[in-house]
Amino acid sequence: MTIRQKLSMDPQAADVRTNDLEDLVGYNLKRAYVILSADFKRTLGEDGFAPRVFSALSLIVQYPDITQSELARMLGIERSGLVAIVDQLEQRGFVQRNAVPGDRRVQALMATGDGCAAYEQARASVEAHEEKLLSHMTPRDVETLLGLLRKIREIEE
Amino acid sequence: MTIRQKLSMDPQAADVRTNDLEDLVGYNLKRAYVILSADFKRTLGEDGFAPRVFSALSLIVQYPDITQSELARMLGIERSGLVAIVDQLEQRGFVQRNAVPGDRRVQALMATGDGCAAYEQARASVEAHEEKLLSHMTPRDVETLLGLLRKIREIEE
DNA sequence: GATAATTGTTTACTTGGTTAACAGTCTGGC
DNA sequence: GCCAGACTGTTAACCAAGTAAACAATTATC
Repeated sequence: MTIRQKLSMDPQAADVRTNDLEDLVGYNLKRAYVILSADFKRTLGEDGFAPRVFSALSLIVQYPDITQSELARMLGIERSGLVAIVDQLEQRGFVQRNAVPGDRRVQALMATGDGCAAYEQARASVEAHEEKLLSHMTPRDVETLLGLLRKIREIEE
Repeated sequence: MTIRQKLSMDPQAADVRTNDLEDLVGYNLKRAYVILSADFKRTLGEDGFAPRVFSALSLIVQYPDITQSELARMLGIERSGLVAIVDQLEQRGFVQRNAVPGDRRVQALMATGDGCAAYEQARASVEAHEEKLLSHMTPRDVETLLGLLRKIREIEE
């Protein structure tokens, strides 16, 4: 078998989906996430929110006066990593840091009116992006997928 | 409602799984992937392969003489990003770059005997890590999940 | 033969995280 | 009341994993 014949086991061919990696959940999660994430960024555009910023704003809107520690825990990231995100949202006028009576270490995060409006708009865009991107799947499939992903996430608790 | 009463809508409470983010596929994919990835790294340990290196070795073993461009395409990454990965595998004696007769630009990647052995060991570890991590899910659930993730990945083609 | 495309590499850069350390603050046990 | 330990948000440094651009060499196409 020459080198050219070996390459005729063309890794780009249709049954490329039979290698070991195709049976690994982690690998497939990563590849699927890359697709969703790239389209998210494309949809929201340059001036829009990065996924992690959108997530943070989402929770700040839904949990008024959430603290940074709580938010970091909910998002599954380190507190230090949240600083730049909150700075960004604060600088854009979407979030304010408020002192908390009774505990001078803590700041409560509150979305501004502009922040809520921006969030609603972004949320609609994000939902539309997912709906369109996944339109080749049935709503039932999407629900099943979410359920299974949540099942994985039970490990977090 | 005081600030303390607001915070009694405890974001850490059991029904935290009802916010907007919980219905987004992208967000859940990311969170699930972080879990799988962290456990992968824990399982293979410091001297083991990072997920992306494991993935590359996997395909090199299964597609002997694959070129770097083909490999990059299959993994969904840029050619330049693959150089460091292949360098690492080559340096550890797991992979060799071979000239291809007839096309002097191309190098065919071939796993060495050591590389194949290391891969088989790692593959077994990876499979065991997933089996254990996902043991709270039925095999059918895992199969369904893989199917749905593959459905998402159809977008890639 | 000229031009466009491809290959693998190098370099610079970006993004999204983690870690460690810190000052300030709070908590709980003695 | 005191104090050690824990917590808060921040800063700076670092890391991993990727992308983009440029390039020399090579191949493909007209």
